[in-house]
Amino acid sequence: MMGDMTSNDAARCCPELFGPSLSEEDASDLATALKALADPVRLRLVNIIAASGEGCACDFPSALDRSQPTVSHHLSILVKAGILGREQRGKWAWFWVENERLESVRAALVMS
Amino acid sequence: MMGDMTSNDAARCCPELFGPSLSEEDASDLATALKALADPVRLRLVNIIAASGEGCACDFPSALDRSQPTVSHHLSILVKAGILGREQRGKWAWFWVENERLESVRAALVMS
DNA sequence: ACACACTTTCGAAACCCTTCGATGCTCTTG
DNA sequence: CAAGAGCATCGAAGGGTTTCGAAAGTGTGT
Repeated sequence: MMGDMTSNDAARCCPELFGPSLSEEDASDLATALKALADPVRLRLVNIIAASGEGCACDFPSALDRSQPTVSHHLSILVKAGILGREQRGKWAWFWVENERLESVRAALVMS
Repeated sequence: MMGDMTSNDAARCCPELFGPSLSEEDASDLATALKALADPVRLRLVNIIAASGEGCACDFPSALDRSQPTVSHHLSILVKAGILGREQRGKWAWFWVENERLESVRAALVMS
């Protein structure tokens, strides 16, 4: 089976290998948050909501040109990821940006 | 079919709607960059490379516990997204983090 | 030039994601 | 309390992603 290429040969190309600071688990957590943001519709949702401070779900389908179930799906992903907060005000559902969470994602992106 | 919910009723829940500042196109661009980062394997790749300044492809399969073709695939996604730079040094391929690009992604995340 | 080592590309399987219509739930209003 | 508006969930279609083994470049050294 071709003798694995990553073995500890005497002739390694690199002197040694850095101490990894991002565990597989931490990487998964950060990836989840980034994945929630890595969609055009969800980015515009966050942007629209951030621009007004708050946003009512009733306005998003027309603003994003997506069906109501689709918007609801994206909103739930952002809420589950902790990026948006949600509150039911009578008949309507209101959303806001959880700035702390967004800030922590930005901070995690500084690795150098 | 339930009469569309997003129509311009007299009884809107929101006074008016904010001027959107993130176009559909800009959102797509940013989403592409975020999507490149939104994967645990790719995040760890970037982290490992950032920690040493540079990294040789030969060391990643064992460090990430992924097959060599899989690592190559992820590397190419990061390079195409502009997040990693690549140079062939003789037999080996070396990679580094394009800090400017990473910084621009971070900056784009500030919307509030 | 030939053999070898490193890396990418190809082909395929399993899985996840976006999107919508239809349906169900919850809260307000008459 | 009944009717209706706002929103979430379900089920399904279509497309994309992650992953690997196998095979095809690409560069080094003998």
